[in-house]
Amino acid sequence: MAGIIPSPSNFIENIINSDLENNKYGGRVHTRFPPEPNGYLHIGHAKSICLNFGIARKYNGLCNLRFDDTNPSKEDIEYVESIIEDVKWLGFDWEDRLYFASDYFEQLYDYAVQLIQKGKAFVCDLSNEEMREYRGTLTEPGRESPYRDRSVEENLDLFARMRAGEFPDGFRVLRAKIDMGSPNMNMRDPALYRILRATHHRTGDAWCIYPMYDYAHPLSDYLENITHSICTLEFEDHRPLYDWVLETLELEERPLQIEFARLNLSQTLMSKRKLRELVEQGFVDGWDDPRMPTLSGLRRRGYTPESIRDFCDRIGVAKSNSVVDMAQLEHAVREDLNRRAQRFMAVLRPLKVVIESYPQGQVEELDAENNPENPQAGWRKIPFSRELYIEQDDFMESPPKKFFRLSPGREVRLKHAYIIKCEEVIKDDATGEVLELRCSYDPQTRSGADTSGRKVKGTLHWVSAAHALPAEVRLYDHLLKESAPQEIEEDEDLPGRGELKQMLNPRSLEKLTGCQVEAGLKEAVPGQGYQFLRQGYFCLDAAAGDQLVFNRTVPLRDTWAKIHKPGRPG
RNA sequence: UGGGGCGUCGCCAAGCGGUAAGGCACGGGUCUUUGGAACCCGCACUCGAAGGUUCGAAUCCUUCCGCCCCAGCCA
Repeated sequence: MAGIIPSPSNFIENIINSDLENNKYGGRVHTRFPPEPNGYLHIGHAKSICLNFGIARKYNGLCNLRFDDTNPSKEDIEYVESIIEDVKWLGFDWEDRLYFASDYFEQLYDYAVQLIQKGKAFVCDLSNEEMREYRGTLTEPGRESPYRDRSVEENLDLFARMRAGEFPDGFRVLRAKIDMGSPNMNMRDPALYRILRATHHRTGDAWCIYPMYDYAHPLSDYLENITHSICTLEFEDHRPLYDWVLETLELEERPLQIEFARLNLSQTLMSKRKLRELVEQGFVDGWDDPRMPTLSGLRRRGYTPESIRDFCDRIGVAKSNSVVDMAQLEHAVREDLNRRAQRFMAVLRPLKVVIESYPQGQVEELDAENNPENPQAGWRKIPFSRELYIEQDDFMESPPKKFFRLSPGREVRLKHAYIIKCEEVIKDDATGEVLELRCSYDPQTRSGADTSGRKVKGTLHWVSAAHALPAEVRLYDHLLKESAPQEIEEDEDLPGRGELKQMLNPRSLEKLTGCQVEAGLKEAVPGQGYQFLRQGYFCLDAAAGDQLVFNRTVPLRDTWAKIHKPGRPG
């Protein structure tokens, strides 16, 4: 038996450990991630990807990427491509094991013939509606199809003619012969093959009959020598059928299906259907809108693969339905980006500051640390001059208690620069709006060369007016309002247009256009995370072309905002 | 009211008969030229409820309660 048995950390690994101890698969561990190419991958899929590939890695096994492409009417090559890109981006490698269920159509057909020969499958002429009636209900058993006792020869002939295209779509199906009285609806002679004329993205028009998931999946797993076939909870009822297919065909070393609870995240949606609705109704810009929980959306938002993997590790794997707090995901990116993101200064809502005691026309190059968490990141030069911009929020004319920032007569440190004092406030006479601040600076207080020994409570970020670059910054917030009932997530009943709309957070996107950012950001590249000092992590929007547009990945934790909640006095 | 699952801190989640891990969130503190980060402290006498078995139960048994899934020729 190969390898060490790692300490168990979830019920799936417990099962694998026990299989390993019993030498059940000769010490092999082989999993697969089996997406249907009918939509874009989201963070919920990431949980499954990390689980399957993670187990393979941990146990020195293998994990395949297999497309479950048995329904050509819903699937498309576009999705295949995006899924491949996303799994790669997440950091996983299936080597040469990229498979498609459609690769097995011929073998699947042969197995179906065997089932018929064993008297375990039959061609049924019941219509869709009739089949539903015959199926019975949750509390009443079903009735056997009048076609159930056709001879093997007749079934063989009919099935061959189904394949040959002799019958119209939906005219007949191949059914398993199991038990119409089973309390498990899935065992009431389920359909194995249906007639469907749709051009398949891989097999074209070679087939007009397509296998059902319940039939194709166990056999695909078997053909790939999968040992542990991990899927979500709703398939628990299907396991007896999964086993029936393999047992009835007398296949040995059968894979074991294990079910876990899919991921739900607070303040967002996870169903492909609802996400599609958001895209199609124009509530978001597309599948990769940075507010979407899709992997492409998270990528554009600035989430790193490392942070998503870490998140998936932290949330664990179990069988109880649960809703993970979005704060958990946000924590994971912050932790990753804090270590790696280069710091820059960027003023989102500029307020002009003139340092009156600073010489006209003088420009000083100051030293700024690129990342205090990583000395290797080095230092850079930033220009300081007489006219600067600071954040509007960093000045208050009548400050509340514990406001450590600038206000008339008060002093603050400008990060990497000097301590300044607010001498005068220039306002618009008509509106009272603060237009500009007149300040003085203390030359003795230059960062790294402070001989004044003075201490101030606040440190502000700033940017030199003449040197800064204009930019657009997009601030994102949760897709759904705090109050949104996440529970109705998977409800198949289409909520009225208004209902979905009501759940949306109207402030999920705020575009700031007059921002002034540090000149070094001109070199920003897509896919790289940056910290804008005191504000959060941002990344260049790759879709914005030549414009300098930054997406906020996640804000920094903000204790001031917490104690100064709106609606609370000072 | 048939079948299959699940119920451990506000949110995740370990625990597998020997006396409740960890993370997030939250609260307090230290430090700080990011109100960031880091660090320290606090945060379930109790495991859906009630009985029972046992020297001993979140873990075993019984009953009850709550929630999720299943009646596609979707996956």
